Parts: sequence; structure tokens; C-alpha cells
Amino acid sequence: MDETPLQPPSLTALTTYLLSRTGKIARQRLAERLAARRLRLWHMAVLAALADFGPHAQRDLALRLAIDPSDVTKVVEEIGALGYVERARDPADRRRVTVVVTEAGRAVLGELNAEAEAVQDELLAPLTAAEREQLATMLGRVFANLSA
Amino acid sequence: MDETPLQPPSLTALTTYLLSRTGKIARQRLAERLAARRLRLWHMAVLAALADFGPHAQRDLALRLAIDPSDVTKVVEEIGALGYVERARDPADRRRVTVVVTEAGRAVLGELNAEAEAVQDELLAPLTAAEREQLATMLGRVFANLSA
DNA sequence: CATATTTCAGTATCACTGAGATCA
DNA sequence: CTGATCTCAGTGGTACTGAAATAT
Repeated sequence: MDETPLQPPSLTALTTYLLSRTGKIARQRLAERLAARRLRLWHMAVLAALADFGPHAQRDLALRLAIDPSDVTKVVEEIGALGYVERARDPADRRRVTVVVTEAGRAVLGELNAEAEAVQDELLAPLTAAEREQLATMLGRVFANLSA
Repeated sequence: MDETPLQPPSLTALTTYLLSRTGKIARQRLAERLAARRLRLWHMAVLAALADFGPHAQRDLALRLAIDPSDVTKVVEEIGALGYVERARDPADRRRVTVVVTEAGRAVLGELNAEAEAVQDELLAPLTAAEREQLATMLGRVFANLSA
């Protein structure tokens, strides 16, 4: 009978529980699609940051994306090996490594965004267009408040 | 100047990205509070399931909460050591271990729910009461759709 | 014999820590 | 010399895999 047993109501009554669960599933589904391209979520996040804001030192990528600086090295190296970014010592401060997105990187980022929107369409299928708009703006405000 | 650098707009434009990030932060904040009581999120989830639906075999806990059966053993054993649940072989099917919440378990669950609501108040502070209601019902529909 | 439940050992992945190397 | 940046090795927690032990 119970193919998918009910979750405990005392948990589903918590908006934060629903946020946490749906957010986790969203992340997993996108991660699966990225894995088919040998990519992970941080790879996409780095490409997005570079495309949106231009070249970064690795330290600035770490700050912007809230990723640990010691992990940036490997993430950047991996998408570098795929030709999506290029790295070069900053001649003005040779401690820094400046990362730049390539044309191939921009192209693949476009495809990754399409994947993300596909996941989103699946996930938010029960909502009307107007509701999705409301959800986006409310979450945007919540997120902005967290970053401050 | 940039204490908290901007997130990439191409990511924050994705509702699923906001869901994922805010959900992760919600989970982390509650996990921190539970850690102060030597508990983790799965401990709370198990207590909630037992309080809401009564005694479970460990297998049924695994199904209901979508936790791996091989991990249920340790989770249940840990809250058992704290006196929050009791375990006993099911006399009708001695393969099964029936788990029951104790009075102490119900008491601590009440406190944990209060912690969860405190986290929620922090997180959803930018939203009005009406908006929180909208958010809860929309996420509830999304989550119900995922479980089906 | 085939299946179900619990349990344990091992693996994979990720975020984080700490330390070393290079440079301002 | 102090501090910043990058890099790497190691740690801890969590989720998953596979198999053994017990019982139906």
C-alpha cells in the first residue's frame, strides 16, 4: 500500500524542513546532469561567476562563492583541464592566479543553464507561472537577508 | 569594501539555486543547535516519525524518512543510549526491531521543535506572515509532488 | 531454498584544517 | 618580518555498497 510513506507532519509543518528537503533534491538532480558531463556544481558556479563578473583571482572566487580557498585550486584546475578556463599569474602581484573563462567555457555554461532550467521546470511543475514568480522573489529576499 | 561579494546573477536568477542555498543554510543552522545537545538531524527526524505515527520497525523508519537502512541502526542506537527511544524484538517477526519513543524522547522533541521554529523565524524574517503562509503552501505542494 | 531484516565493514565524496611555499 | 595567496596532505562527517547473521 504505502509506496511512499507519509513524512512526519511535525516536520512537514516546518517551512525550513520543506526548504531543506526540496533544496537538497534540486541540488542532487542538477548534480546528476552535470555528472554526465564530468562536471560538478562548483564547476558551474565558478564558470557563472567568471562569466558574470569577469576574471577573478582564486581568492576572490572563494570569497564570492563561499567555497573554501583550499578547494578552489582543484576545482579551477579541473575545468582548466577541460579547456573552460585559463589560469595565469597576475604580473602585478605574482602571488595571485587570475582565472578567465574561455569561449568553450561560456558555451558549456549556456548548456548547463539550460539543464538547470529543465530541473527547475520539473521541480516547480505544481506551481503556476505567477506562483513561481512569487516564490522567486520571496526566496530572493530571504537569501539576500542571509548574505547580509 | 566588498564584505560579502555579490553572488553570480545567472545563479541567483535560478529559483532552484536559491532553494538549494537557503535550504542548506537552514539545515546547517538547525544542525548547530542540535549539536549542542549531542544530536543530529536524523535523530530529530526519527523522534518526529515515532511521535507522529507510533512505533516503527527500523525498516519502516528507513522507508518513511528516506534514510539508508544500514544507517538506521546507528541512529536509533544513539538516541537509545540517551534514553529517547527503546528497542525490542518484534515477537511476531523476530527479524524486526520495533522502536518506541519514550517520555523523555517526547519531551526533548518538543524542545527541538522550538529550536527549529527559532531558526525559521530568523530565516524568514524578511517575509510577512501572509508571505510565510504562501511560501509554506507552495513548498508543500512542490514537496508532495516530489514524493509521488 | 528464497526472501526479509538487521548489522557491520568498507568505500566515495565533500567540506574543512593545518602547514608549507612563494611573494608583496 | 608580517601578512597574503596558493597548494597539498590529512581529518571528520555523511551517504552509499556489499555482505554476513538471523529469522520467515
